[in-house]
Amino acid sequence: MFKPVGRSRAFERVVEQIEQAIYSGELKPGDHLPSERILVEQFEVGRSSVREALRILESMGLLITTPGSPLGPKVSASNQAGLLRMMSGFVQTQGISLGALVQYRMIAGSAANFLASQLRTDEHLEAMREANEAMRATEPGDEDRFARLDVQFHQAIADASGNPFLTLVNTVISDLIVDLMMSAYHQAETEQGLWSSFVEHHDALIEAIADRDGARASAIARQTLYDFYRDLLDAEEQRRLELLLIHSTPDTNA
Amino acid sequence: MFKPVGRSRAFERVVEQIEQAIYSGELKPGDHLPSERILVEQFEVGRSSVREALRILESMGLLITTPGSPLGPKVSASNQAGLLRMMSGFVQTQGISLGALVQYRMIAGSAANFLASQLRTDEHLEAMREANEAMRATEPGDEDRFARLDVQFHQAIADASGNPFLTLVNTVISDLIVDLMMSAYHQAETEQGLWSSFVEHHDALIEAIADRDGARASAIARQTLYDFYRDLLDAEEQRRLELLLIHSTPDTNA
DNA sequence: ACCTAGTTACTGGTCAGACCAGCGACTAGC
DNA sequence: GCTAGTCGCTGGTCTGACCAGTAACTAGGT
Repeated sequence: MFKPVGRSRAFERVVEQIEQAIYSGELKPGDHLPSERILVEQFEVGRSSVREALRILESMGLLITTPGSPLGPKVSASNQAGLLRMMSGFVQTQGISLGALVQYRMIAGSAANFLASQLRTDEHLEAMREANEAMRATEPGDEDRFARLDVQFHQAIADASGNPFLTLVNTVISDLIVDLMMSAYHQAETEQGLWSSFVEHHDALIEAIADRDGARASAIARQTLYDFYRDLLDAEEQRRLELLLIHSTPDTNA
Repeated sequence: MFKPVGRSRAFERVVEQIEQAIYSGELKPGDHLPSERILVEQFEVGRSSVREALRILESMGLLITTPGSPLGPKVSASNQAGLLRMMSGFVQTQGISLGALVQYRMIAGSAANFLASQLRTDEHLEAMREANEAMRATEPGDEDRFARLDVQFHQAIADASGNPFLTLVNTVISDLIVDLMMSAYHQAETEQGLWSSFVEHHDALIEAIADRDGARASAIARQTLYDFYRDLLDAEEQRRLELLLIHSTPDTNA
């Protein structure tokens, strides 16, 4: 009949109000909150409560605090970093394997490619081509630039897919994978042959998307990921990825 | 050459150490941290720093603090709640639509069903049947029980899929969707006809999984979700979902 | 008039100390 | 042996203080 009312702590009520102000759009990214001491007056709580609230919001990626600045805490544009951090924690505590993550990325990536192939405009296509050409022209050794352009390329596809949530998850997952195998990835990245293979895969993908060939576009995502990671996985995990290679490619079944 | 060293704050170093202890398994779920005052001595920082650190870890779902208890903060078993909260924030700030979420769920759900159909054991199958039969036997009005069993059913499928990450994301997404349309969902849940339609869909799904018919299992997920949500979406969003209905169902193409 | 250098009033980060309410174990009284 | 009160802890909160920065303002020199 009655629900338990559960003691609420002062800082929780502060978090709630600020959170609400951000989610409702009352506070937009780039805006600044008043300084801690002023918030103390407005909320009528002690400074420690305000600070604990700000720490929580900061750890969620909603705020950025810069010591010394007279502007106060800034509302962040994106809380992706916080999300990544929590996901990363989850992956570690739950002992989620690289294989599971790669498998997941095959699923989400192929869906993104499929949707992109169906919903793309010429502008999207142009953005993909542009990023890929820039990658091709990147001089050896400039890993930073290459990686940045790669992100840009995948961002273009994500945009074309029309599903921002898919974009988000794909970004987070690929970061997670990098986290999980930092060293191996770094070694690979410096290899020259890999760069051109990246660019070539992108070429094929762009072509499939240009042709609005959804089956081919999604198959490329799965196959590329499989080829790239298979050597890092044991036989059982490989088998699980292979299940997805056959799956959902109508025309290869013909 | 040199990387910027970036000022670190006391509470951040505290968070880092405790986080590490948890991720490394040194602290297992259910364990208790020393009390705040003792942590103050061990870390050699002020109590506010320790408290801010604990607040962050708590908001990440890694700790649970219970006032008054002489045991100290408890290490939590699962931080799913924190994850859900952050995702929920993301969905709201980015203005992600219901259509995008449903589309995503169609993707992830169909993949889960497909994998489950390929990797299931008889035990998995039995767990699904058991949950579904219990749902069928639930007396009208007991929404709580029905909802709980539904979760259990989907959990069984998730287990069979063999991908814990897929499980996690599916859970979070379905919670997100519920969040986003609390009222509409609640109305629907009370309707009697819907209950039996749930059970029937599950019947069909179990059958497909039992037959190891991946295409049918994944198609059921997409079709069910589409049927359930289509009326809540506008024409453009519906069209985007329909793209997925055709996609990746080899045998319906025959 | 302009530019530079120092001052100043803020910011967040940290600490110490105090008080409260609540939980749990121990203890004195029935 | 059981109950009821006490006591020592817990986390939650507030206050007041100090520090190291930042940035704007101001006084000096040109």
